[in-house]
Amino acid sequence: MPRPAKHATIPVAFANSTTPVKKQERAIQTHEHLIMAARKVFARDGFAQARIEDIAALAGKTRGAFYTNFRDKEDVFIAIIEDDFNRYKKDFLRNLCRTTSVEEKREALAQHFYKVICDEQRVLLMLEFKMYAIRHPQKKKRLADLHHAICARFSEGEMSQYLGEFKHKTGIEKRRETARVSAAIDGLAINRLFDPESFSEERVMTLLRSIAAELFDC
Amino acid sequence: MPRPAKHATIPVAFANSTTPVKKQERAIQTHEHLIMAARKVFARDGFAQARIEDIAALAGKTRGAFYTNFRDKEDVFIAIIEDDFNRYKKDFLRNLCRTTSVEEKREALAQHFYKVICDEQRVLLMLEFKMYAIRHPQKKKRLADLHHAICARFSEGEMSQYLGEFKHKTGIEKRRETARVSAAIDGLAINRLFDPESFSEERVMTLLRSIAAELFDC
Amino acid sequence: MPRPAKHATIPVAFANSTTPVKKQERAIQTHEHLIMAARKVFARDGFAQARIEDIAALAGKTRGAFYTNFRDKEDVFIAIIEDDFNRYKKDFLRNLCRTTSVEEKREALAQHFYKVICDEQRVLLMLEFKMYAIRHPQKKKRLADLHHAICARFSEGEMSQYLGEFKHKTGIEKRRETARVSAAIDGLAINRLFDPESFSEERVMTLLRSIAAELFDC
Amino acid sequence: MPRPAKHATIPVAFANSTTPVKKQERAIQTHEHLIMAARKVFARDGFAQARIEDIAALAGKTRGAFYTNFRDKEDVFIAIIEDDFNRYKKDFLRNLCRTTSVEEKREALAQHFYKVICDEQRVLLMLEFKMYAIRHPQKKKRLADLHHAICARFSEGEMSQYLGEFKHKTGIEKRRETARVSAAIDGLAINRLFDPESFSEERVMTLLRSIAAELFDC
DNA sequence: GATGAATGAGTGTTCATTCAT
DNA sequence: TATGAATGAACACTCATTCAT
Repeated sequence: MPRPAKHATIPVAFANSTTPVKKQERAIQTHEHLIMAARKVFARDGFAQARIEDIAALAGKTRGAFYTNFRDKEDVFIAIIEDDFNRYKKDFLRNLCRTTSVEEKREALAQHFYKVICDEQRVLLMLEFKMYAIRHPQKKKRLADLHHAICARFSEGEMSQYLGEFKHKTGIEKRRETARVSAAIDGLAINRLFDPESFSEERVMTLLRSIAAELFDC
Repeated sequence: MPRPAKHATIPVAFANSTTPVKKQERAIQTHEHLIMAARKVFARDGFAQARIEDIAALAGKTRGAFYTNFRDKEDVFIAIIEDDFNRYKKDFLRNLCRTTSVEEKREALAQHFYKVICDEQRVLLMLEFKMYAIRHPQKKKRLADLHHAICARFSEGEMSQYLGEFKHKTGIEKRRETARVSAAIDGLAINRLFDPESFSEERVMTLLRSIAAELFDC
Repeated sequence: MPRPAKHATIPVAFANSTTPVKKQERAIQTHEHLIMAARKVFARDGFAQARIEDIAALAGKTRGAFYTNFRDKEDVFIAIIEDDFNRYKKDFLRNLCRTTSVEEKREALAQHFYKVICDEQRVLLMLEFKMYAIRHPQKKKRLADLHHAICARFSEGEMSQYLGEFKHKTGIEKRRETARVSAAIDGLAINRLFDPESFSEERVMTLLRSIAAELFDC
Repeated sequence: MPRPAKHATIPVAFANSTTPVKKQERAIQTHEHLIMAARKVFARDGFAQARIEDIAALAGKTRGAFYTNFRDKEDVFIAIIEDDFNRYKKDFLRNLCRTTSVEEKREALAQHFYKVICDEQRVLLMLEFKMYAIRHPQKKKRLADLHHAICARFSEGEMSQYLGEFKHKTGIEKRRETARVSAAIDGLAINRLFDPESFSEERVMTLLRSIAAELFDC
């Protein structure tokens, strides 16, 4: 016995809103706290094992607050990945925008990758997301869009601008390289968690530099 | 997955059995069918989402048969990964044992990796396992042992024998290289499923050859 | 995150069944107890307010037993109405089959209706069902079939045989009369519960006799 | 429906109101819109399934407005039935007050009943109410009063005045006849919704005329 | 008076696991 | 060894109701 369905909405202040600001602010905070809590819980337990109650409790709220902010479990999950991806883009741009020479860019990129790899939550969430996407093909437009955005991040959009000679490649080449980098990063990230002893910081940086290098060379 | 627990047993024929051979055979078959079914279901749904009933049904049995053969969900899961790892070793040895030159070895290794990457079930199961191991550190000896065996597969044991010059490296170097190869393979495998268009057979083989090459060069 | 769906099955003994009889018997008993409990609870609380837990508890079982026997709440509900309708038919046939004269038939019919009206559970369940059917048009074949069977009970099927001169009417006339009788019975039944003081046994019987009479006169 | 509880209040203008008339008007409008919406939703979904949110939304308001106007779900529900009953009385009086002969009265009454039966919302609400009253005996004075008023509508109060010879009957006879008419009307109303094909306008009018006739004959 | 974020109890349903047969 | 009825804990999600603004 189901029911229609509302849409999860991020509370936004409107100029002509009759509701005072205080309330809005608290609502936004709640939303953020829930997202943060969800990140932690999803990373820790995996999507399927994560409990809404744990998420709510970690945010200092009740289950009801969760459902005021999100349609369902999948809704937050995707919201988190979208969030992460946006953060990824910002980080990337911040790290790369001031570089000029190829050497600088390569080093900045390697550093960027290193930070990505060392963010255990981000790593686990991204893998969880990829497994999820693989197992739920074209489930929904939102999922598909995010899927595409991740695959195309270096071929389309702003990030491409900062990759130096890379930008002269054809679209198909860029996408291929993006995928290769993804593969290298994901593999490193998960195996570093699986077998930490085999991945010293130095070794990881070496590998990342060579991965970054290939983005400019060919 | 709480509750006391018996021990998972592989059906064995008893002397006083009325129809010894038949019974044993059927029991072994049931066991195998269940393992095969479990592989499929775990790969398809993930560990947490997999239902015992689906596994049993896919094997043409009922839940009861499952619990006759395995202690619990985790038990089959690890059994499957152990199985897969054994199969991996066999495949590896079969593929490498007849090679002599470094070139041959490199090519054989690349081919071996290619087969590994293309076995979608194996890929998903191995990732599932690594995520599981990361999330359940030292949960049990059996898990830890398997964890170690996988990390050390090229440094200890038979496989090391067939890797040519690689075998002259120090233990720590071998383990590092093993981890690097794992990372490369895992990353390729999952991203190939996530974004198939970006990984043509040719491209994957190229990448695998260079991965294999590094095992011998340095 | 839903799931396929099993079908509620009434346990049936098969000749070649390997399962001993004892178990089957208990299963059938459980099923019956659940149905009986569900009747009581649905009649008492209404479909929407009825709790699966109450039904299970009243049958001396747990919720799990309920879901072993029925797909969901609606499943039992319809099963009960089907049951009731079958019982109605049996009662009707038992009450009418030995009558010969029109007077006998009329009296037997009035007595039959009286019993129907006085079965408070049956009354509340039938009203609940009609409201449900009205609110969920063509929801499912099973519901529609039952709906039709109830509307056509005197026009098609065995019952028509025992209604004397009534059987010479055209199909459309029979259906109309069936509907008129339903209306009279339902109205009497619910208002007798709503305002018991206004419906003495005598008065109800008088009304029922005149309702029954009209089935033969025109 | 637990919790302490305030009293449902019909919005009234206060002397010190800044924009007295407007505010009062809007408040009254809101109240009416909510009642109308509630009628629709209760009729559509039934009392138990009706959602406050749906009611509020249908009235173009939010849940808060609902609770400003009504104590709880049951409060609106009874308010609606009271409303309906008052409307019923008005309709009845309007339809009957100008009649003089018994024939006129009979025809007017049949017409009145016909309108009642054809108001699907009214029909479903009244049945819902009767089921509710049956299931919650003496729950509260308000419910009991309404219950009684409905049962006694032709025996006590204004309506009795217009029923010609009927008014000479004893109180107990009047109440009995009222109940009989209720039964006939309710039964017709619900079964017409359940099996519309069997109740043409003509047929329904014929039945209603004979029901009305009996109110005067005996 | 109205908003809507938040509460928290409630409940349908699922599913790993047990156990009598 | 295998069955499948039954258990019972777990959980996602709903919704009446409250309350600060």
